[in-house]
Order: sequence, then structure tokens, then C-alpha cells
Amino acid sequence: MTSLEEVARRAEVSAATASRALSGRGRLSDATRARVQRAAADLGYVASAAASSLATGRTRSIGVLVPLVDQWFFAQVLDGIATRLAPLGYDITLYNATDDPAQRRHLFRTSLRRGRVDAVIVLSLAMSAEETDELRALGLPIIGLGTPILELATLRVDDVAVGRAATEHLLGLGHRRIAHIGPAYPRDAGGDIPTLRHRGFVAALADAGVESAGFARADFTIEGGHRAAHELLSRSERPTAIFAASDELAFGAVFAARELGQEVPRDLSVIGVDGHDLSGFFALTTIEQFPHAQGMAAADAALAAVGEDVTAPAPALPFELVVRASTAPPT
Amino acid sequence: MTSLEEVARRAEVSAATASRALSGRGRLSDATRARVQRAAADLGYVASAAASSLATGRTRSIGVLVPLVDQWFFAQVLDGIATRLAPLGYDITLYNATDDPAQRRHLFRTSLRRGRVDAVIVLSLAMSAEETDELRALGLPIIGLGTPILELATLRVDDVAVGRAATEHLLGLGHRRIAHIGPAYPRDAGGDIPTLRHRGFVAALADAGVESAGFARADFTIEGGHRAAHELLSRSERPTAIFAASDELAFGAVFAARELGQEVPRDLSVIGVDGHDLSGFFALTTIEQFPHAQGMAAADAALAAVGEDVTAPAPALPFELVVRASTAPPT
DNA sequence: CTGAAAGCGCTTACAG
DNA sequence: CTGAAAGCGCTTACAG
Repeated sequence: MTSLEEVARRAEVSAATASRALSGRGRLSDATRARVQRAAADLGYVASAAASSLATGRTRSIGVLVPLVDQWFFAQVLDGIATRLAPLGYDITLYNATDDPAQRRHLFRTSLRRGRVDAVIVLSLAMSAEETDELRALGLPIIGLGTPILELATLRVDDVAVGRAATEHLLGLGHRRIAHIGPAYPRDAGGDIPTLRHRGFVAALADAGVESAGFARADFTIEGGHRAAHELLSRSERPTAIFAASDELAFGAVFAARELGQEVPRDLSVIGVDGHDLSGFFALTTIEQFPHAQGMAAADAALAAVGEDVTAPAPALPFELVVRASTAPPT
Repeated sequence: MTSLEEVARRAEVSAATASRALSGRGRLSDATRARVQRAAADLGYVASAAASSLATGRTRSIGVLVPLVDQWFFAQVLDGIATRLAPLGYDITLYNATDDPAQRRHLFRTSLRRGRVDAVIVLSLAMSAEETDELRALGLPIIGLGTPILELATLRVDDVAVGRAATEHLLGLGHRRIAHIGPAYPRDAGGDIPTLRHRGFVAALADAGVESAGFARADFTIEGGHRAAHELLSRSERPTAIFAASDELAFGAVFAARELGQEVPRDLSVIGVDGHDLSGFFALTTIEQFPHAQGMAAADAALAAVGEDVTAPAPALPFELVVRASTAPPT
């Protein structure tokens, strides 16, 4: 690859001047600037990332820490992040947080500390207290998004309000036997996302003076929703509506209902959370939370934190009830 | 962050010796090595990526070029790549190829040329001839996976065989009115994936002396499959079976059939390709192609190409027919 | 076995 | 406005 030196030689200036001409920092005559830019273009010059970051201490790269399993949400958010980063010339370094303890230790203790990024965006990742500390010790801006860890969540949706909105939609349709599916540990005092959504569910029911028709724990997967819904729907007093803490859980519930010969929404109303790509095909009523826009917001927050001229987004992320055919009044 | 200098000082050796002790290159006494390693551990030293890559010309990072829209396949493959890269201490730099011409130009002309990666893996990406040239001009090992561009595909599934296997499965069940859905342009002499699968479809039918019951073009999306299947199923002589070039296309076909009051597999058999996460829930018969393993293979190919002690994978990727309830003999 | 020195390719005070 | 020089933090021949 061409070096600055070669560009400078071709433009008949020093490397220092060539650097200034290309970066736009420092004043120099329009003529030389033009000459250097021409030379750079002719030679197809692109500055070496390693050399500039060694010299400036800035990498122009943002780290994104994700559990790659969470495919849908993560792909959306990542695309949103890339959308904002690309125009400013920032790259994405992707760090995959698996469940493997050794790999995870290496990630937090080594990979992240190589100085490869200017900031890190943490996506929907549960972390130990130690890991959170190690993240902080990086001395880099950390942007949390969809993280159960409240202290890290720079940007968040009001998940209590989400739980409330979903439940109130069902109440508004006339349902009185409403169950909830999600990864929450209801006894938990914690502020993680599933628990907050569950709390919204409980609060809405309490306000309406309606009793819960049950709660079944399930991870954020279709399988989880499937199993949990099976359990709820085979009880003697089964619910007429289910609020699932995610769309994938809701899909699982729809599959379960179908298997049990129950029709949605005639026999069972189902509402999810996310605005998953497939929710339209399942005709699923959901609380859309715009993950693509969330990614853009996270990127903006990161860029603002590293000093780019970008206005930092508001920390509160929007959500919106989208009504489709999976919810209807009970029959 | 701590520098090598500080480690050297603490271990009472020169920076050169400290570097050798930590890298394992060059011979030095066990005692000093131990002393240095201890010092490094005490200080939590991690070498600066920028400095080492400037000094060695190696970045220990692999670029992955993807269209982020292809969520499912891409997340699987990426996870496979990360699985192999992490243990060897390689990072992933993610490059998102959008449809925006300006962004794309910047990606190929600038981002990729910053010298940030030692090799690049190109995932399921259609590129112009110019872009392919620019990739080659990088002077880096390029590993193509699921790329329509044959010259770039270091690793590939035999897609003609895939098309054949799917079609023969349907023929074997007794179907004689089999249609195909996919992104192929059948008149094309090209060797891109959809066209190869279509070719397998045609060949299998020809071998069996059976006439095609139609082909409907559709991109690799659920929507596409939905629309295409609608078209095929509303013809006067409608097919009894559909071979969809991907599982998502197949899901769309299943939704379409359902809307038209046709039951799968009683009125229509559907087979896809991929082994998508959701295929189990749709009870979809499919040609599984193990994308996670594909990612691992791509990573191995990249690592071998940059000189790591990894055995390069065989270029031919396996696939396997998985029979579920969406296919049955015609009634 | 170990150290001094040069070099990787930029950037940026410091002079002029 | 422009250049010479130092420095970013490593690595690696080259000596000894």
C-alpha cells in the first residue's frame, strides 16, 4: 500500500505538509492542499490505521460487545450502528461474548484491552459485577443498550411502561384472565429488563383490580415461549390472553396454541414486544421498539462520547403499540 | 494502559527482552522469562494493537464483509467465525455492505484499505466486477463464503447437488407437479447460487422425465416466498409441491398456502434450503447446510491463509436432507 | 542470553 | 505556509 511518504514526494512537499493537507488540520495554501490531494488520489493513498492510531491515540473504531445468539435484535441494532458509523469513517470491531468462561475472561481481560477501539457499545448482555468493573476500568466511554445492567444502560426503553402498555391493551379489549411469559424472576428486586416488564404487567393488573392468570418463566427464545405457553394453556383455568416479553416468545406461544387446537385470537390473544421482522407474518400485536433506531442512537452516543460533532441522543428510547390480528376481545 | 516499558522496568530487563519474553520468540533464560511474565501479569499488561501491528505488519484481526440484512445466515456464520478466531486471539472487524453506492464505494476504496485486517471473509455478498477487483487489489487473502461470485468462493456447497437433492426428495414421494421458487434468472449462464440450485431442479426433473410445474422469481425473503407462492398456487394447474431455494422463501410459501386454505403437506408439500432456526417450528423439510460450521471453516481458511498453524478446510461444504412434516406423498 | 538501536507510518508541537 | 524532528509503543535484526 502507498505510504504518506510517497504522496509527499509526488506532491513535492514534506510528509508533515502532506499529512496536514489530507487531514485538514493546520493551515496551508490552497494550492499545496490541492496538489497533495491530487497526488493522494492518483496513488490511491489511504492512511494506515495502525500508524495513525499510534500517533494520535485514536483508533476510529467502535467496539460492539454482543452475545451473537440474539440474532434478530442484534442484527437490527448492528445495522443501525453501522449506518451511523460509516459516514464518519468509523469501523466496527465485533466482540462476541459467549458463555464459555475462559473465552469470556480472555475477552474482558485481553481483547478489549488491546486499545483497538475508542468506545464500546454493549448490546443486550448480562454481565457479572467483575466484568462490569473490567469494562469500566478500560477508561473508555461505555454505551449500554438493552443491557439488563441498569448502571450501564446509557440508553433505555422504559420497560415498566412497556409491560404496562401491553397489559393495558389486553385489559382494554376486555380480557380478565391474562398471563405473562418472560425471563423474569418476579421475586427479584433487580432492575433487569424482564423483571421491569413483569413489574409493568403486575402494576397494570393491580390498577385494574384484576388478578394475574399466571406467569411462566422462559428465556427469550421461541422454544421457551412454546414450552411456557403449553404449560399455561393446559391449566384448568386457562388464560384468554398472554403477554409475552418478546416477539419470539410470542411466536412460540402461537405455535403452542395452534398445537392445542386453540385459535389466535379467537381462543387466545397474544401480544409480544419488539417489532420482530416476522411479527407481520404472524399477525402479531406487539410493542415495537425500533431496534434499528436504537442502534443509531447507540452509535450517536458513542460518537458524541469520543468527541465527534454529533448530538448525543436522549437516553429514553421510544416504543409504540402496534395492533395486529393476534389480539381481540375475549369470546 | 500499561506499556511494555513499565513491564520491562519492573522486571529489570530491557524492553526488547520483555517483548521476547511475552511473545515467546527468541531464546532467553527461563528465569527472566518468568520474571517478565510475572511483571506483566501484575501490571495487567496487554500489548497495544496499533503498536504491534505497525511493528510487525500483522493486525491479528480478520475482516468480515456482510450485508447485514441477511440476518439469520449471517449471525450463524459470524458466530462460527468468532468461535474459531477467539482462541487464537484474533479480532473481527465488521464491514457492512449496504446498497448505498456512496457508502459502498467508501467501503471498498477506503475502509478496507486502511490495513486494519490480515484477511477478509466475504459473506453471501453480490458484488460488481469492479468491487471484486478492488478486493483482490487489497493483496490480502480473501475467503468467499456463500458468495454468488464463483471466482471468490473459496468454500462452497455444491448448489446444483442441493437443488437436485431437494427435487429428488419430492419426486421420490411421488410428486409430478413440482414448482420452484428462488432468486434465479434461469436463462442466465452464470454460476451464482440461485442459478445453480435452479439448475439442479431442472436436471433432476429431466432425469425423471417430469415436466416443471413452474418457476416464480423471488428474492431470499419471506415476503418474496409469500408472493411467489401465491402466484404459483393460483394457477389453474397448480403444483402439488414447491422447492424453495431457501427456508425463508419456504416459510413465505407456507403462509401463502395457509391463506389460500391449502394445508401443508396434505395439499402442498414444501421443501426449503438452509436449516433455519425456525424450520423446526414450521416442521419444514429442508436441506440443512450448517452455517455455523461454515463460519468455522471460513475462519480456518482465513487463519491458514495468514500463516497460522491451522489446517485449511476442504473447499466443499457438506449439506444434508432433513425430512420433516412439510413434505408427504401427493394425495 | 540480553541490550541498544533502528524502524514500522503516521501526527504534531516547534521553528522559521 | 512549510519543514525537520520527535514521538506514539511495539518488534527485530545486529552486536556482544
